[in-house]
Amino acid sequence: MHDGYHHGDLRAQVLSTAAEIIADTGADGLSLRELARRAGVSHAAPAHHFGDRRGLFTALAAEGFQLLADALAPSVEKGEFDRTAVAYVRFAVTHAGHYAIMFRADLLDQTDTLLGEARRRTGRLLGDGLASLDATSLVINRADAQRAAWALVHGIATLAINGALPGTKPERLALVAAHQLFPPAI
Amino acid sequence: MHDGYHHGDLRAQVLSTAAEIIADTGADGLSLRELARRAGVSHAAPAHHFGDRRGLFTALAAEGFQLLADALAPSVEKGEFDRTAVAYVRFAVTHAGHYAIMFRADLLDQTDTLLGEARRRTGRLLGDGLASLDATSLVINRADAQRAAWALVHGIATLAINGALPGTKPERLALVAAHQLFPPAI
DNA sequence: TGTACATCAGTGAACGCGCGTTCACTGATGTAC
DNA sequence: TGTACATCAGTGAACGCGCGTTCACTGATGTAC
Repeated sequence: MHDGYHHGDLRAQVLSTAAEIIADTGADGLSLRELARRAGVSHAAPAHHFGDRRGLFTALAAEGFQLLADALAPSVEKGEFDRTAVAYVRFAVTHAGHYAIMFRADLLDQTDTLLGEARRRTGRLLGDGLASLDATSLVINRADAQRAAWALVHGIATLAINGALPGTKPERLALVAAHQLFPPAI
Repeated sequence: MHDGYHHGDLRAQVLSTAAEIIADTGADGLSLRELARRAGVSHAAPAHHFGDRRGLFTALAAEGFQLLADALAPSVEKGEFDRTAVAYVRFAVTHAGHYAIMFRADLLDQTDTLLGEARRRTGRLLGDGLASLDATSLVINRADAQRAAWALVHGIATLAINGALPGTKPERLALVAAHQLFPPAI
């Protein structure tokens, strides 16, 4: 594959390097030239795979939604909300680069079909996970409960990524916070 | 004050314009030249007040922490956690520009005394607000409950700012979510 | 009341830099015949 | 088995742009005497 001229798997490497850079310096700190430099390739090479900056972000976000859906699926199928919360936070923390751009509408090509499909798959799983909640634990209506649940895991993830929760394992916090928000029926 | 040469209150105007731009385009989208352009002043003028980019962000963050503390104080004094949650989210949503940089350690001068003081004042208020929670409503330990509460309001605020909660008033969601997380004693 | 002078707040030209994108090109591979 | 040729994936030079910062300057104000 790798012959000194052709890279072999530049597309995959560019994606993973981009995720690293974004996790380190934020989406706005990513430059295509820096990316090419780290991949050991001329600065114009990535354009062959992604077109432009937006195309790169879109491909990365699509990959992110697929990975997130994969991470959520097992616990959602079992109807274990607390473990879904943990899986969500774990994904965000371990894929901070992906997570940072997945909800950045301004950076993504909204017409991309791969992105759309991956996003819908994730949305379906999150909906199913929340639908399995025991109604007796709800003090508020279901729609608000779903929004609150998402805000809680999103908040834990972003605070953890920003280093605002020192000395706390975000996954453990996700577990206990899920229990506080939706106490399991006794 | 304003004589055509001297601006009069450039410092205050630069701060409020910066908050606007950041709310629109994010902290990384802010350029000092754009800022000066909007203030109708030469691009080198702001440097007289803030030194450099970091100095500007630091001043803005200090102002943000003061405003946040002012917003939290009344309900904290009354020990009304749910209203503190509402006040927090209201501040973040209405001061999205400030909020976007207040926890961005990479952009701020950590040695600035004004910033330090304002931040400590806010921290004290948040601590007091959470300390007033009824222990009987807690399924988990107090430290985790505090982190969960912060994550919840932070999550609601950031999702709302990013337009991820269409058709939902973030302040109302903060109120009901606070009730779900910490059910008031009956 | 006048004047010298320090200080503050703004101007505008200049600098060097890294960026995204475009473009003609070249090297390697796969396929048709 | 060979050869022509299309296609894919990379190179490297060039472009124009906006940026942050520096610098010598100038206009307005406040203060000492």
